[in-house]
Amino acid sequence: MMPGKQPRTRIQKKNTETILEAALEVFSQHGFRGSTLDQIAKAAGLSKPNLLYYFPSKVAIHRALIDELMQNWLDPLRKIEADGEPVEELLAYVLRKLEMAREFPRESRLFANEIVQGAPNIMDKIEGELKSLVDEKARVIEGWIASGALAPVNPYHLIFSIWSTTQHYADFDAQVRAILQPEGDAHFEDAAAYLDTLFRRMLTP
Amino acid sequence: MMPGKQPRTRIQKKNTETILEAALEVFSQHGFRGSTLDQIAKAAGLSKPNLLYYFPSKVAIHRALIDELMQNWLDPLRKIEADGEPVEELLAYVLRKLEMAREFPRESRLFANEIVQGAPNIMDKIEGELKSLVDEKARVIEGWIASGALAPVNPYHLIFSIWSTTQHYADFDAQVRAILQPEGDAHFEDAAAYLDTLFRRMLTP
DNA sequence: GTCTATAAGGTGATAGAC
DNA sequence: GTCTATCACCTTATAGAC
Repeated sequence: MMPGKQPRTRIQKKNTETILEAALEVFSQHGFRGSTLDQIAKAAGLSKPNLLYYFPSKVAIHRALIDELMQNWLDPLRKIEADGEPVEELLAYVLRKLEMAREFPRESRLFANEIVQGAPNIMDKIEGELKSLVDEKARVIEGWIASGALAPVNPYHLIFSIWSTTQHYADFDAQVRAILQPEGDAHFEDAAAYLDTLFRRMLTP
Repeated sequence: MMPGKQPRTRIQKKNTETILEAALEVFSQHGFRGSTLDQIAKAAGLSKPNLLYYFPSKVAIHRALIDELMQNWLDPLRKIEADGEPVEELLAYVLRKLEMAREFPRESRLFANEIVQGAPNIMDKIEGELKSLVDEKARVIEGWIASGALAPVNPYHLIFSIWSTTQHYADFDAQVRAILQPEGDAHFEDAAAYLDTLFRRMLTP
């Protein structure tokens, strides 16, 4: 009777997922304001009122998507282990982020759309969860530097540069492809090699 | 009688500029679809019909803004001199781009909004002007590498990484400030130092 | 659970007075 | 050149039949 929170039947679960998949496609391409329920309904193969049977409002669909995204978005950063080999831990993080940009470009653009516009819906999560995690990992990095296993570097700007260089291949995909012209996804291999070199030279003591 | 192309009087020129300034503020924050003429009119201190006296339509305002932006956007890249000292030329380019992110964050976000959404209005300029310029500078960089003055590096991905790391401080400003908390613009100094080190280590043979 | 019909409000653009 | 008034359309959301 009132789905949206916890779908009961198989059909409800399936439709909820179909809607979120369609909404991801639309929101990531046009932003929140630029997307309409008509577009999402059409992409989901449902009628507009039926859409609103599963979610109470447009903003509820967007919120569900953002919540789901924030769950997974920080995983690669969480995986950095304080007792690993510093340079390799960070290079593995770079590769994981690049892999996410290739596998989940729509999620990356959904996030980018949100931040570029001032993060109106996720500022609490950024100031809370995200900042805490970054602070924690920054201390790990500082520890590595103190031990001499890592070249001295501002940990926050290091993390920013890892985010920006990797997410660039998802968020600015249209520009990247226009400049590299014919190649399909082949440039991801080159990007991986380039970023490995870039950060290896930066981080090796 | 028909401004928008070439304003004749001083008042027309001033109003046109006021409108573009207001439109930059609004479009860069909300994207094209998310912005309304009401918002722009209010920000410009004009009535909506008066706005449409100076520009024939909403899209015309946006186009004027984008055209103006593309004029200046490529300047820092153009300034790279083939007969300069390679590493210093490129590091100066990094600094110029970072300076632009600090001075013109709204322009950067206007551009980012456009690209993230697939560059619907500027794909021709990206495939034309921008690509040509990047190809040209890529050849310059390859020449430097061949001469041994620069470490071997993929010139295209080098340029992408310079764009992404510098523009990040404008486009993802909300996130950067949330994570670095109290500091105002102070982090730009740290960013400049960090990026100088990052690219110096990458590029020095 | 899903549809048609429609309400209610916003939005781009125009007409016409001043 | 600038305003008030207004049109035509689009968009979110709801009501009610089936």
